[in-house]
Amino acid sequence: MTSSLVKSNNTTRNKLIETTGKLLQLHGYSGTGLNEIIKQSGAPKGSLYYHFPEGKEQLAYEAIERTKENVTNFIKDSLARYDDPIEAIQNFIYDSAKRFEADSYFNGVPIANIVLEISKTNDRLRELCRKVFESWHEAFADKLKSGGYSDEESWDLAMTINAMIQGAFVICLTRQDSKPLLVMAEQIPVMLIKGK
Amino acid sequence: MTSSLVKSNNTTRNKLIETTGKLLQLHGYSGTGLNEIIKQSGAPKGSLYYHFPEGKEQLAYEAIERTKENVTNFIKDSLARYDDPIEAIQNFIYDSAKRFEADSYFNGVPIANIVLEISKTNDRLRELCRKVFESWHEAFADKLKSGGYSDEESWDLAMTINAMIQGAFVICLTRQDSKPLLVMAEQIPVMLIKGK
DNA sequence: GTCTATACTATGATAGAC
DNA sequence: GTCTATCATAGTATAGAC
Repeated sequence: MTSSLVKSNNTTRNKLIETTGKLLQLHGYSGTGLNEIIKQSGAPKGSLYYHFPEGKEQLAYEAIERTKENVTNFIKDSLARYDDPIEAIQNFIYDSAKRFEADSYFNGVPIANIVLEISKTNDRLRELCRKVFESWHEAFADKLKSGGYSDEESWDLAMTINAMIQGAFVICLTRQDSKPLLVMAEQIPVMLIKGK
Repeated sequence: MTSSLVKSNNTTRNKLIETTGKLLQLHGYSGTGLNEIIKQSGAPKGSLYYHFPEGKEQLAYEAIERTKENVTNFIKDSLARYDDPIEAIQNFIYDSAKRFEADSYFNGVPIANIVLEISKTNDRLRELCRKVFESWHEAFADKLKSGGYSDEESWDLAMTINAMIQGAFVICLTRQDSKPLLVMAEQIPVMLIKGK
């Protein structure tokens, strides 16, 4: 819908979207105030409703779209580093664990934190979050297919992996360590062995 | 800390805790207002700060404690219905999927919705949520141990199952169907086969 | 594109009567 | 134990000047 990839880098609009994404990930939808977005983005105070006439919901919508692109690309790039799906996915989880420990960007779970809160009250955002999960799911499924798994196997296994990782992130955040992700990584070979 | 099991059934205090638990599950911490809690609980308007002098945080704290008891008991009861851990856990997930489809009580993911939002801003509540996950984890681990899995295997597998189920719930809520849980259930035997 | 000022509503919380 | 009235603050959103 928006041409965010064309020419909007480093603009006020762009900073607002990025800041909103980070704050949503940290504090959820209700917990993220427009005042705080303006403060932390350093954006001019008067420009928010100029760039986002529909207000908070539009801002959140575009922030979620941005997160979708970023995370999907991160997954695809990481998976591309190994031919074997088992190695690739295992390595992706180790990468994620490393990021969780080191990078404050990964403090907070991206989409889950939003969708859990708004799933019953905002269908437009919920539907967008559904597409985000679908996009991640597809990235895992494609990798599995390329490794020789059938379409159906790939769909089921990718769904499982997606759920495992997200659940692990929730528990990591709660415990404040990356152990759950490391445990998941070790389960991957058990799950992905062919010819049960 | 509180003697909620002794004599507080059907009192105003009790209704406030129950309503708060449901609303937290639906709308998160920031999204749940004290006014709405009072309205939906039908509790007398003036009694909130009498029963909960520390306000919203205390109310949330006790609601989380209540959820911990309820869900842990639900898990244990369900797992007790089959001797074999594989059957028991698989059946538990099918039960959860059925509840998800039918019972509005399971609309919303209990603890995850809170902890994702407050993990960086409220250590007291975060720590309590950690104990809740630990309690669920323990229920699964005990079942696995009773089926002959080693302590270490049981710990890892229970962690994985706990994460899978929670991730699946997040995706179920987003998609508004129980398919992800059904997929998880079918993965359980693959994961739990001994002698990899 | 950005500014200030402001409207309106909701929030969590407290005080004092009953 | 519960009531009403009220507080200060923060929330989203709008209008009009520049």
